[in-house]
Amino acid sequence: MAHIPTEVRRQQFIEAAIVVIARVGVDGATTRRIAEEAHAPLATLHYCFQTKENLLWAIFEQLEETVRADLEAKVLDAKTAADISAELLNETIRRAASQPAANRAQLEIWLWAERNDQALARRQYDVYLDAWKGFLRAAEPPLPEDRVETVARVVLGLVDGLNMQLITHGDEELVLREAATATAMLAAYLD
Amino acid sequence: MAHIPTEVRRQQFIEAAIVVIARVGVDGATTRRIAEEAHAPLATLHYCFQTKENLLWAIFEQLEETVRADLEAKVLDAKTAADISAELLNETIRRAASQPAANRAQLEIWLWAERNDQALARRQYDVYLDAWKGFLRAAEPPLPEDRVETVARVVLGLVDGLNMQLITHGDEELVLREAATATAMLAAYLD
Amino acid sequence: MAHIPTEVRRQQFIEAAIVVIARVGVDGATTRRIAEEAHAPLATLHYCFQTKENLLWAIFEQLEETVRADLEAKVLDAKTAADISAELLNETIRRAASQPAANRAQLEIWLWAERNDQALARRQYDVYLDAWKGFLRAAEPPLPEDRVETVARVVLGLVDGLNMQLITHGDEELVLREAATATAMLAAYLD
Amino acid sequence: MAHIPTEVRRQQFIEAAIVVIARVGVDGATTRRIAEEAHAPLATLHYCFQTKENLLWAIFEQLEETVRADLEAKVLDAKTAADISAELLNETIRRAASQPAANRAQLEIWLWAERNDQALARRQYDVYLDAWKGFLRAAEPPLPEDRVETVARVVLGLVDGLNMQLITHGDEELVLREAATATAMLAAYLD
DNA sequence: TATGAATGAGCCTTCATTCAT
DNA sequence: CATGAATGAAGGCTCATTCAT
Repeated sequence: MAHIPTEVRRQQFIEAAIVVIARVGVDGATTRRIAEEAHAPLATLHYCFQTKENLLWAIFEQLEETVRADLEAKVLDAKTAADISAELLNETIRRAASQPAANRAQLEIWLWAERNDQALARRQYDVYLDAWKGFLRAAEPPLPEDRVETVARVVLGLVDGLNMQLITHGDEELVLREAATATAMLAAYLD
Repeated sequence: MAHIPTEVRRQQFIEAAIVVIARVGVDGATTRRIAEEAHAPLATLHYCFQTKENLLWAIFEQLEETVRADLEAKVLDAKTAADISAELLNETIRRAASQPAANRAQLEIWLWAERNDQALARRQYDVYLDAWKGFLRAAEPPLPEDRVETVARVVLGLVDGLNMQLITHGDEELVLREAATATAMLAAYLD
Repeated sequence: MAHIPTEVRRQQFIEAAIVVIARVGVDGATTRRIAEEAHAPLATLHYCFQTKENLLWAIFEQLEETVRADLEAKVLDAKTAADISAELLNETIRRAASQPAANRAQLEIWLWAERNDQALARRQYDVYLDAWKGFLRAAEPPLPEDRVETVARVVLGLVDGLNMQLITHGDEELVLREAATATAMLAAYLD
Repeated sequence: MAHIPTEVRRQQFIEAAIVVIARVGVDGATTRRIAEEAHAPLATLHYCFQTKENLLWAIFEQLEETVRADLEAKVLDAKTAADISAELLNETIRRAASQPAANRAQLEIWLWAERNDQALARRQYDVYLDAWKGFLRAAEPPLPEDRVETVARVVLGLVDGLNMQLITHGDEELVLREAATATAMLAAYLD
């Protein structure tokens, strides 16, 4: 067998697992199926992660990390809070649509995490929320702090809801149109 | 022992299954656990539903039916589209918060259905969407038809997203506050 | 419900069971399937026979009884032992070919009986053997008694073996041709 | 525990299964019982064969293979067709009598196979028939080809029929005596 | 280190049978 | 008498995990 660094192996399993989970859910994603998707022996999966739960948390963290990195790398040209919200909304939907497996897997795993370690699941939610709030605080003219929190939450809720519609219909255009409507609402409200 | 009409028995199993699914998910809800929760022998569950899948679809339909019945029974005093939207948003959140098990189970089952019969899952989504559109069409002054669709979708998305926050935090007050913010957005937009 | 005499009901179940057993074997013939084939409620089957075992023995006896009745009703024109054997051989094959379900069910049930009550299974075998010997004893010129037994056994073995070929191939013509060959052997031997 | 090559393990299960099937039939031979007879955990059986059906076909093939190997290894001293038939008949009966479990299991499995894949069951029958015909063709003086087929079939039928008597009575001597009678018939016929 | 082999626990389902009406 | 309802026992199979090499 070609020697493959463990870290690379882990990554392969994570990616395979995301694909499988998107297809058959967290519980349907048996270690066998994941190993098969990764073209690796079953025992190797346990050699790398010990337990399925470990693998799931690794996926959970990786998905979170990826989104966070994306968010942090983002430089917004937009200035008003409405523009910022609009840009975040649109980009998030586009991102989700371009990576359907990861998108769906994230929902499945979030639900699983919510059942197995509620605190961690909330923490993940807060990571996004905090990033969102950070962007809104950079708005010009500035948004009063007491509105930053609530606007961020509503926008995040909107993202999740539209994402579910994306999962259901897979129709990116339709959802982007709704995002535009939502954006208009935000603009009307924030002005 | 006690002879009970099959229909009653079925209902008992459905209710037990909702509780179990809310706790451990669709796959974690084994027929054994469901039967135990229903204080009934395992074989009786299969006597009533034959397969676990049948039971799940029965739950799926029942949850849909319940929501639909509630919607149809609703008489709105509100007149403007913004008022209507606000009322629907608030009541839906309140409803979800007052029946956390059913609320969560519905999300789990929806995800399961989405994997097992996409068409049916979409149909369910459309049932809600249609009801929503029906309410909006009764608005005074009337909402242009081309906006009914998109507003309904955005509001529905908002409901789903806020519902996820409700599931995550279980904090009804918080979510209702966000619903109020969302309502204000709608009002600003629709005026 | 139309009142049906128990004896008639029993007969319906027996006939249904023969059909089902021929199709799926003794163990595959569940009481449910048999009841369904008989267009009767499952509980009625147990009302008539108490247990599945009882039903099987009833079938066993009925099949034996039918064959015995046929044998007893038979009047042979043939005179020599060879002619008698030939006639018995041919008629038995024809009979088996004309009632494939009963024929096959009899083999299945014989095997089952052989496992569950060897003595009874042997007794059945002896019933046929005795009938066969009776016919051979009527031969003219008479067959020495010490050859009656062995000829009867060989012919009976021949019947069983050819019957298995009939079950395998379902080709009556082919098997009848072999029966003719076997008949020629007997004739050559007995002369 | 002890690491054993899978092929060896498979063989152990096959042998255990033959014993169990001979005792309780194909359907009575549950995977649990077979595993117990093989002194192995149930899961190991499924690790080796995946399904019970696979195991049954493996047994089917193995029994066929064993018989075929025996037949192919056979060197007949006999010269006339009658002698050849006699030798085959006797040896087959002796073989069956010396391995009662395998003999009975083969009948049970043949019946099962006949229900589950008729074509395969027939093929097995033909394997024996062809071997038989091969031997008869080596007879000296040669048997006309048109009689090879029919004689082979009749002898094979005789074998099956006598085998059933062996299963019923377990009396090897008795059956061998009948084989002798049958042999005499063949001799009388073929001369 | 990697991985084929092995397994205890548990899942869904079905069966013959009995109960209650 | 007749039957829908109910069930303990068991069956085939799969799973995450561990063992042995």
